[in-house]
Amino acid sequence: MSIYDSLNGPQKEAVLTTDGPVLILAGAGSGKTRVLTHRIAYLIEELGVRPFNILAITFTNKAAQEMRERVDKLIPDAGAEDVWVSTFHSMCVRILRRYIDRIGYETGFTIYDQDDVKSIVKGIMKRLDIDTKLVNERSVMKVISDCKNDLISAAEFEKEAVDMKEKKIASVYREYEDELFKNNALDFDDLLVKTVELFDASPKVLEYYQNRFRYIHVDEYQDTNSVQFELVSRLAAVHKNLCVVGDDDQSIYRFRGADIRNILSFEQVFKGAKVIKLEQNYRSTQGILDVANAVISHNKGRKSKRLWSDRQTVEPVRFTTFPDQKTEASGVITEIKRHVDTGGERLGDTAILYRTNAQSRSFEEACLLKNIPYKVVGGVNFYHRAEIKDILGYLKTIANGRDDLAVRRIVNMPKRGIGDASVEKAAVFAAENGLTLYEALAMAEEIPGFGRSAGKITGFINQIRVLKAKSREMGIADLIRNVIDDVEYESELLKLDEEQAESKRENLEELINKAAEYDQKYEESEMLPSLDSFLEEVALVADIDSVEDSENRLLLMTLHGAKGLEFERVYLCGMEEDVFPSYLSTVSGDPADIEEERRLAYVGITRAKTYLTLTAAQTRMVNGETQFHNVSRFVKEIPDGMLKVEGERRGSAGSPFKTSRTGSYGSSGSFGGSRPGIFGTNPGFGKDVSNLFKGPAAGGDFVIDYAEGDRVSHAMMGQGTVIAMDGSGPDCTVTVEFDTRGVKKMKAGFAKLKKLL
DNA sequence: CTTTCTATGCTTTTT
DNA sequence: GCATAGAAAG
Repeated sequence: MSIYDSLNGPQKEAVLTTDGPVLILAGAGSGKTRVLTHRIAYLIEELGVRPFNILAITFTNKAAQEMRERVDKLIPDAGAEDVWVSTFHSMCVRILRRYIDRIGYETGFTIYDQDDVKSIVKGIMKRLDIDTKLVNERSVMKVISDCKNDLISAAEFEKEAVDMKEKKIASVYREYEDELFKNNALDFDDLLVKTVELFDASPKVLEYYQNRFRYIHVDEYQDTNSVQFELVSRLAAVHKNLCVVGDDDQSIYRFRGADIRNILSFEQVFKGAKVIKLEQNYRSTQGILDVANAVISHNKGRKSKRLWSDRQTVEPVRFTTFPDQKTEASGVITEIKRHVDTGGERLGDTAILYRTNAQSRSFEEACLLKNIPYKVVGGVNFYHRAEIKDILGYLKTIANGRDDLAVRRIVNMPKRGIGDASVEKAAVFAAENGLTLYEALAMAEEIPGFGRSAGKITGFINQIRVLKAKSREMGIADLIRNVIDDVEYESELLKLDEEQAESKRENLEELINKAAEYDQKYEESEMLPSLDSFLEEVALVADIDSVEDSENRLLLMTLHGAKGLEFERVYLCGMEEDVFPSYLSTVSGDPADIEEERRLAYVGITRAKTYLTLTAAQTRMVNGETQFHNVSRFVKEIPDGMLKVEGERRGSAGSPFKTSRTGSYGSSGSFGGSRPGIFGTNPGFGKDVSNLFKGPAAGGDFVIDYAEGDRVSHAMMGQGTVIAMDGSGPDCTVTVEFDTRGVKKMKAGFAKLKKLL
């Protein structure tokens, strides 16, 4: 009896096919993690491959850790801890820390997070005098990030820039690259880009890793982007033992540059690739899978597959409507409480999933009201919270004063009377003399022109020096306590209202706990833990990484956060048009956006093992105004017999939710139709609907000012040329050949095309 | 230099 | 509805 006997046919084949490129199309819940762990075990145990010759790339640190543990359990004492299991990002950091000097950076580079990037971009736009009302920094950041994910350099982008706006963005991009290089800093995308650059610049380094990683595994392959593809192709070029696992139906990171073509064209790119499909689902009941299949079948261009399960349906999938988001939340929480109190269910086996983080709030409030312990995953990442970043800023400055952004952040936090003017003066001096900001501040006494600030700056520098000395004789947890005490951080908290201050104190306490855990790892070796490596670890953690299975709390998270997880009982909430699918995806006019939303729905549905409930609210507060929503098209795509509809009956006289079908979403025939309990598809009821109604008739002042052959621009798709127009008015079907996204057809009323002169 | 007031714009989704 | 940014006042 071997450990491989428990695998089904295709799973076994996937484990045993070790040489050459392999694509494992693994449907949701089909045991892909099992396959990967068994495959790695097989390589080590049966084929005698040395563990450090194996690479496995996962999507999150949590998944990496779990995989390592599971392999170790399968084959104890086989050295499984030497297998490289990590995310793309941490793998790249590891490589770059060793070799980035080959491309001109120092190996002690700092990693900038989104906030850092934002303040850099902001500074540059101010310097270049670019009006942020014309181009906001968020969209500039997006363009830069998109470029990097497609390996488009600043110079290349500049060459391609056509209009004023793009030229301006190009100049920001160029400045941005210069500044990061000058600061010896990399942003998140750079971690991947620079690794590719390194490989191209230094064949020796590439060769080393090619030889080292004889067997390469990539999980969640459907969500890889171009850089990641380039990275993987280079690494696998010699041994060609590349095993990728993914599911095109679960690709949900297109907005981040993920290219579904990576998985769809794998067989063409890697010649002779073996394709193995895993279609038996071991997670969900057949009833849940039927619903998942029904929804996802509305997407085009997918690899054909149909998940099945031999788990019998315990309870049909339910759909419940509520008057508003508050009753939705309390209704769901009450029901969960009942299942725990009288049904003997574990709270930790239930999850509430929603489209946007903002939706967590009403559920949190309901939990507090009913005394349900919960954990919100995501939202503002723990390490991105202001108070945490403040303390980390101190730690970075203590570790080395090289990170100017960190110094800027803390120099007047808490308030020390060192204002922007003084900091700018020091920054100019630093730039002129090739110093870091910290070094310049340390010389404040010798630089004329600081006036009264000089003494305050010296006070700050001395505080850092004292802490620096302390850092050499205590662990990180103690150091953090000292930072908080010495700089009197508490004085900042006292300015806030008690509730906020308390939550910040709790966060700081949690940071100390995390540091203490880290300290403990070093205790056995009787070494002081390195501040640098602590900061490094902290820079790359995702929120999901910190979820402990043992905690037994109700989990609240976005659909994106739920990827790769499973729960006995799942509530998929906010199933409303313009919430899910999101407003932006419905107005963009790009059908691919809706398809991505639908895949997200598929991911959500397939998280449930036994019980699944979909809920919707008829009205919801969005941006401070009450909006009326129709039931999500994804609910309507589920055939009548598969769904148990609950909640208030609509359609009674006087109700604004009369069942009335207007087919406002185009090809009306495909939408489920009216059935009791589902409010109609007519968007034109109640107040505040004017801004919800995106249909062609909105406003009545619709004008098309472009014609065939004209250059136009689209909010999401960029620029293109109109190649055909069919019909007139808002219903006119416009065919546009976009410069970067190919030919698309869209309704003029939806597309909001702008004519370019 | 800091605090307070007012305007604005904003929400997808995240390693 | 809230958080943030910038202006105005202290």
